[in-house]
Amino acid sequence: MPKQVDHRERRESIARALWRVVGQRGVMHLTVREVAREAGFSHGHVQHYFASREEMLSFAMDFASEQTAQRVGRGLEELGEHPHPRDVLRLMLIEMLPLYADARATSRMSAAYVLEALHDKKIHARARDSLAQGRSLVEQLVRQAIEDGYIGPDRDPVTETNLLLALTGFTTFLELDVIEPREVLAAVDQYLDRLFTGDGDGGA
Amino acid sequence: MPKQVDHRERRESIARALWRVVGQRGVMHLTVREVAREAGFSHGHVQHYFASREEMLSFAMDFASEQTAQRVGRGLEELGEHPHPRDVLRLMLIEMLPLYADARATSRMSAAYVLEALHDKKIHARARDSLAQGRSLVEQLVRQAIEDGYIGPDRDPVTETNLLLALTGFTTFLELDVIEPREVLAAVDQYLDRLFTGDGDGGA
DNA sequence: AGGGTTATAGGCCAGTTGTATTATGTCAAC
DNA sequence: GTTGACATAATACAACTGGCCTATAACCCT
Repeated sequence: MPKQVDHRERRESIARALWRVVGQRGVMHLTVREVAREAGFSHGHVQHYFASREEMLSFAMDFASEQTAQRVGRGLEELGEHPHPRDVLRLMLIEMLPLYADARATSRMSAAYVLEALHDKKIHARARDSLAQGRSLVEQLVRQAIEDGYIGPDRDPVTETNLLLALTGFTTFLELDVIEPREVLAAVDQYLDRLFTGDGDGGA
Repeated sequence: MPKQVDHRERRESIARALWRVVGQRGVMHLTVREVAREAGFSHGHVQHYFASREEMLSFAMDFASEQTAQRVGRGLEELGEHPHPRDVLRLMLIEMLPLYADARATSRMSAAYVLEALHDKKIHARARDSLAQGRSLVEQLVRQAIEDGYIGPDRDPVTETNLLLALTGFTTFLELDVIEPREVLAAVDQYLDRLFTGDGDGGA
């Protein structure tokens, strides 16, 4: 079974083209032909890699979540072996916000994802699972940080997790140029400063 | 010039149908015909009230912002003459979140609005202005609250305003059923509790 | 009562959509 | 070199799109 082309790679390049279309032309112009044009293929070619438009969409959405996770993963490696939980949370938040090209592309795709999830049960389930998983990761991090004395013991881990994630709400303001990236970073840092009052190794 | 039908009202009813289509069928199925069907009119009829699909969209979007503002306005009246700034901010935040039917409809329309703004300059400008105006309103409120001693004088009004608005990021988590309305309210209240440390009339 | 205006519905069109099908090119194994 | 699987492109097609135009009905004003 000779494979001259890496299917996965080809699908990813089509997915990236799809992101570009979403960001530059809008969800309404998200057609197979438009994506093919953006990717530089014939539309028949795209069909060879995706059985249907729906499948193409699904893949592009999942790929966006995946890429965001990977960016966070790479960032974590740079933080070294025992990173401060504050830095970990900061990294996660910043990678989820549309602050630079890569993050902007996946962020926009995520926004479209959520909008589609409103009426599509399958997409809703997948988006929900993905987001819930991310949320529980953050909650675990917060719990550990409390236990380790980085965060005050009076803080409720569930509420603090939710508040942290809510900060992704900066997305809208960034996209519409209402709040500058500089201000967003200042706000996030300010918030984290207030959350992390302890200096770790609490009481031990 | 005899008008047998209230044009404004008819346009609003079409706009509401459009909201329903966005929420129930998705942005991709947002067609003149689909909106007409949802509203119970012929597509020719819709064209009689909107010169183009674009105009219909614009109206529906503006109408959504308008309705949100009106809900806030009505809520403010219920708060009486000299409401606590904490209650005012709480009201604004809650009316912007998809916590109940009306707010959900306008919130979804807003989400579509932002997504469209990414590639449409006109929409971007209008959405930006609308959001910036809301933001400056909140900032004014925060500044006054600091001056009046409701909020600690060590807080930066710009950053605090931005953080407050970022809490609209709960939208995504609510829509995907990752965080319960109860938890969102708890988080918002917790946040406001921490913001409003003073008891007003500070030092006067 | 009649003339003019609007409300409403429906049909038409050229263009676009997603999908299915077909044709041609390309490579590996026998 | 022939065969078969795959890559790529092109075309065909029914459904649907937004915009335009027309027909009928309802209504207001004089």
